[in-house]
Amino acid sequence: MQNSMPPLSALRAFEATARLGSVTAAAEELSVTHGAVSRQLKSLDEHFGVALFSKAGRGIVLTPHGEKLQSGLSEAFSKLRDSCAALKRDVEEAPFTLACPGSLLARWLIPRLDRLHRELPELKLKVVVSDTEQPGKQTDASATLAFSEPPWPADVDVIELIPEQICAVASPQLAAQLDPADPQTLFSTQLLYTASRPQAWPQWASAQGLEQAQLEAALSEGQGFEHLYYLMEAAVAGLGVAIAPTLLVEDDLKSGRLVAPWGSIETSARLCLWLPNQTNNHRSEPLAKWLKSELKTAS
Amino acid sequence: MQNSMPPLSALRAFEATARLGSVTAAAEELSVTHGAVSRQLKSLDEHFGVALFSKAGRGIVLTPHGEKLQSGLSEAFSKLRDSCAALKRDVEEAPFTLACPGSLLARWLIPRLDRLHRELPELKLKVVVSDTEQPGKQTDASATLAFSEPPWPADVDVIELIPEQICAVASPQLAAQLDPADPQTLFSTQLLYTASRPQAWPQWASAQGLEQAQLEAALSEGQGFEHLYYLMEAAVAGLGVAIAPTLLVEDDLKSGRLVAPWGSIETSARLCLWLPNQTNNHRSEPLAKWLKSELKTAS
DNA sequence: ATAAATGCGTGACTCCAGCTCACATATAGC
DNA sequence: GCTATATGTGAGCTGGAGTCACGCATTTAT
Repeated sequence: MQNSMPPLSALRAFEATARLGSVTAAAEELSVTHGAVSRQLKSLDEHFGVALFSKAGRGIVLTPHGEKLQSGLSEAFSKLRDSCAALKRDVEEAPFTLACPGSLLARWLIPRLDRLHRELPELKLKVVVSDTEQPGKQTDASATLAFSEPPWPADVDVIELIPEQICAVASPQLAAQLDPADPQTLFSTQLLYTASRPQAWPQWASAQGLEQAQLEAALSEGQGFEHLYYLMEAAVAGLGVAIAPTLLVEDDLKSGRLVAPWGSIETSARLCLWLPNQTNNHRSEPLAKWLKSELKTAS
Repeated sequence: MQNSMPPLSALRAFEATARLGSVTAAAEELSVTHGAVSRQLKSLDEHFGVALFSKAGRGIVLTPHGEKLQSGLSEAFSKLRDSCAALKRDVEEAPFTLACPGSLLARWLIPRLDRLHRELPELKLKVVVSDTEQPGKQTDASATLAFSEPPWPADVDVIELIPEQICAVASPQLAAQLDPADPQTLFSTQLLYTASRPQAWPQWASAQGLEQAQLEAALSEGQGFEHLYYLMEAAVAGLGVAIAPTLLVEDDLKSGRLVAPWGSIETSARLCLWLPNQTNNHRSEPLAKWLKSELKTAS
């Protein structure tokens, strides 16, 4: 039974040729040369031990045997195509769920969400707040957007978007008391930070050439917040100098609610798109591309 | 539409795996290793951008998407298999028509036809008298059995079975007047021959070292017959010495109706099986094999 | 008639999809 | 614990399937 099945590619070539009535046309449909199709047809003839086409003028026509085969195959192949198309449609019409930390969601993604929807409508994007520290483990999300540091686990796809930059920000009033040329003046204020990024201040300080001991002393008198939202409000209120990803405070810097006296520094972390399963790449690729271009124009 | 079709072999691997519920079992059915199937499944996952199987214990189960695809594919593939099987059955159940010259048919094939039918029943052999001089041109025959000389046209398959042998035969009474050691004594009798093989006597005479001029003189006084049947009857009746393929007079030699005083000589012709179309080889191959073995045991 | 265009078949060559092999990993049963 | 079963995967090899170029047959245009 099984050994009686000819190569499937030959059957496909036959079906296309029979349907179109031309080797050349079938070759075009299958994106190969007519020679390739011709060989496939010959191999089918040999497999079945009977001619399926005969020459007619400069073209070909089906023999009775060929017609019989065609009538069955065309049905089978159209069912095959339908099944694949149906699955593909199902997959593509399902919403693409992007998980994202609340701070990134609120301060960067949501302002761009409308344009994203308009420019990639076929994604049917839904966004959710990521509920775990491990970006790859979010099983109900198609992808996760997050800042994270290499190395990444081998069993997930991680697309690097841009390096993370962080900056120290303060209200304009407070900044007026600080020296843009001397980061040291920072220590005259209270240090503000989020609990989720304890390494931010040390990284910044080390990049600015500040003493580690002095920083630690200042940090112990500093103030931590649960969420970036509160941190920003505290900074705006002039409670002290906050450390935050530059990407998330750009709007505040532009509007003048906050200033960053000493500029930004780059960290070893990256803004990444995590793809938990190795699959649905063609849906995530346009998203990754969009994110990259969006991040490029913004900077 | 077309570019959305995944590789057919991957679909077949998926269908088998889904049907059997096991990669290993599918691999066995497809006569490949489980690794090969595993890769095909992975490529399908990537094509559709969705997992079609998920791990369950040490085996696998279909995901909802996988089940959906399977339900369509199993139908399509069974239709495909049915179509191919139906065609194959049609071809194999059609009678195999063997064309053959009347003399060969009557004096060699027919006596063996009963055994041939019994030993190759699936051939459903029919025999017809060939109606053309060109063995390959018999369009209504699946194959033609005939003596013929190389070279053969390039567009037909010709299977050589055995070299042709010819011999000069006479009735025992007439042969008593001839000298087995001296072919020359032949010329004391009338030469008998068939119109279809004018070159037989010259070939035989040349092999026996007889003079060409003497032969031609004798031939001009000889007697030609339309068919081998009449030639044989003339020889049996003692009208003269006939020249004929050894294969076709073996029974007469064995029974003593005729004798061949000077033995047989080999000619450049061959008993051949002509296959007009390059197809149905698997049906003609057993026949060719049978013919060869039959010819070997007979000699 | 002659020339050009169209369509199919095929020899020679190339290349990569798909296979095997071997090993890794994970689960089930003892 | 150990063993058997089942799937995943890196490395490497091979033959099937493709391309190219040409030949042949037929149709259409000049």
